Amino acid sequence: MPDAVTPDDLDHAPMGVRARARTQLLADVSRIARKHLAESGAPGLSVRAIARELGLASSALYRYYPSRDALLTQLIVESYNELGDAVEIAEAACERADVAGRFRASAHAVRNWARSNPNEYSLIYGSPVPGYAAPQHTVDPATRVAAVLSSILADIDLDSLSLRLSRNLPASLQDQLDAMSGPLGGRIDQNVLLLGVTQWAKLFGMVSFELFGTFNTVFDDADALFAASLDLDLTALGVI
Amino acid sequence: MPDAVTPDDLDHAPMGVRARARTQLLADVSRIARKHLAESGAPGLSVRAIARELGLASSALYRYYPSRDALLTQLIVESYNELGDAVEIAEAACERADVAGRFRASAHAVRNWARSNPNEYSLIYGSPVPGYAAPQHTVDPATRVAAVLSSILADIDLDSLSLRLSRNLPASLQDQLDAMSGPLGGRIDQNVLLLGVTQWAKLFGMVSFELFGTFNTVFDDADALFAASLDLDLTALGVI
DNA sequence: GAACTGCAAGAGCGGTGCTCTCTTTTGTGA
DNA sequence: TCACAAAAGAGAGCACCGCTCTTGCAGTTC
Repeated sequence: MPDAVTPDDLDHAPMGVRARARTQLLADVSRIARKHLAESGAPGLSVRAIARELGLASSALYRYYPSRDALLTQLIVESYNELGDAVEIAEAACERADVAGRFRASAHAVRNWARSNPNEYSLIYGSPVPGYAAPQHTVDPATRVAAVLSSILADIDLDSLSLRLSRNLPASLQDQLDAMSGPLGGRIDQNVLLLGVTQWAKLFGMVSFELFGTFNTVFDDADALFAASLDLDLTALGVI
Repeated sequence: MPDAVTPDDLDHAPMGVRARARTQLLADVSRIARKHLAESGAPGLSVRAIARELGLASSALYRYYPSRDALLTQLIVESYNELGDAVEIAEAACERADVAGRFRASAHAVRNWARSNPNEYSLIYGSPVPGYAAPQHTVDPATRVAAVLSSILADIDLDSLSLRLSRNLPASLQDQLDAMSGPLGGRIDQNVLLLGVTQWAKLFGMVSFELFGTFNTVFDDADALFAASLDLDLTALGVI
């Protein structure tokens, strides 16, 4: 069964037998690890089981990955990137002027990806593994969804908001919002960004409640609830 | 070191030596398990480690708990109940007429409990354990927070809402909302309940983002953000 | 061709959940 | 009072885990 690394990829670079074998094995490990993650979840991911499936001694895998955590890190990065891809593609398919459509498409992309990849979603948005500290290079992939949402918020005027705080924001919060808005595609009004951040948390709260079972027996089919939640968000933003 | 089960408790019932010892040991196991959970998280909870701390053979503990999962179940129930207690107490301390205050108190109780007991929070609101199915008797404790929030929503009039959907809700969603509203302290208007449910998910989304690290480096101090989020909720509900 | 490096295997360490058997302790009914 | 049953603890053992270390072989490079 062919997979991620095609013969084509392997032929291109002028690699020796050894380098080619290494590339192939890394790809195989990654593929099998993803399969196990999808089937058994992160706690069930076992270096020994992967080695077994590859017909290798478990110790051999430590030539490729320094630890199980390193394997987990790779899966985390891949998951963030898959979700990021899904959201970016869904949002990019919308008319630029259709702010509500872009928002809906992004949110549904998150939910759909999470429902299709529950264990991957759990890995990146569920309980943190107690001893595990996410390496620096997981940060960028992790921000992709927030970046898409921010780019949508950037197209919303303060005037359109139908939900806004009457009082001024505390200075500390203003600073945090400004620091956040800078890097993420241009300045965004603080009130818009505040509303957007809380809606961002709400989006993942809704998905987590649905996936982790909190909605069980109450909202067994969360489609309508999710859609209504988005409508509320868009109403608050004043774009529908 | 005395603990959960006091001598008083043990003296009351007319129990033989054996029954008293059993009660005491169950209490000890529970206490040590909670300690390990708080220190190492759910994945670090080990039957053998508990037995070691008690000076028992690990096999002996299986006279008291059929499996590690059963131990975990007890911790889950206790965690739900602790959180339920915290929220109920905080809410009960407010003036009945002060709907906004009751909402804020409940939400802050959730967040404060979660920050004080991150591993317990992760256990009940984080990734579900792949093979684990929550027994029936975990359901009631799990609904206590939602029950408190519902009791607050029940005191809010449809007229006061400043955020409402323009279109009618789909029939399927109306049915689900009605089914939910019935058992939870009296009928609640569907629009109020819908808004409340999404705010419920948002509350836990905010707390999870803060605790699980998604807000890291962006909102290192989430106090102001959380307060502002609640203000937005209360504004939408029209109670401030 | 020699030297060096990368790689695989196997044994082993300490840990896990859980089961089974054996022995001791305790409670109880005749 | 004493025998018997129930309960409890200990220990060995099974299959698994992450990870390390040593040994030997196979490519790579000079």
